[in-house]
Amino acid sequence: MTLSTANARLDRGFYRREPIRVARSLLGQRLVRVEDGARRAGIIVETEAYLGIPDKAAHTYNGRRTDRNASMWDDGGHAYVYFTYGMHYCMNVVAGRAEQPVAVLLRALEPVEGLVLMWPLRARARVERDLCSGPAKLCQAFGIDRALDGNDLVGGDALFIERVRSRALPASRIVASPRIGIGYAAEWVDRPLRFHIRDNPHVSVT
DNA sequence: CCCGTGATTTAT
DNA sequence: TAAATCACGGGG
Repeated sequence: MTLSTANARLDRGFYRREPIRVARSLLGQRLVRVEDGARRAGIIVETEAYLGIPDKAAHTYNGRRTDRNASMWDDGGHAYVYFTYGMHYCMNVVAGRAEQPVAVLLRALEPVEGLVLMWPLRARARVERDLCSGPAKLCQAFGIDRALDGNDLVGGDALFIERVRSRALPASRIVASPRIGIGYAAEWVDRPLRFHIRDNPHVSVT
């Protein structure tokens, strides 16, 4: 028997679009990590779009291409995981097509499965809200590091995104605002490229 | 407010 | 080769 599309993953076509559309459409979908046969999952509640070569806040600004950001040049639907501040990982979903280095940073999740596996990885967390309310927090909680950089979210088994809703949330439920932590990006600082679900308590900053 | 921490990037 | 930077988190 077929349970229709209940646990269907987002397909390649979902990711091969403009990063702003991908960023908005990811809100409400479910990020899943499978490790040793166990699932951890969270609903995506906050994202940021990075527009690539012209975007002064993007790691690929001006066509920069290095070992670190190589996966951002991959086809849509891959993971770009980078290391920063000497201790933190952050995860992006690559958008667009190969050689088009645009991506969406996952900034916050509402954890919904496998929380028992997250608590020990988030030693300072006291309430559920502390588990995944930031880009490096969610990587800690989900055990995401450079080993998952370049992972194919469409065909891979360790990290992928399940379709919860077939349409993007209505605009009235999405708040757009400037991106966080990119004060160096000149005229790009104020562009409203951060998106979050209105009134969701798991968002990183309000 | 400040700091940890180290890879990456930029300046000399 | 050296210095500055950093899509952050935690503590005061």
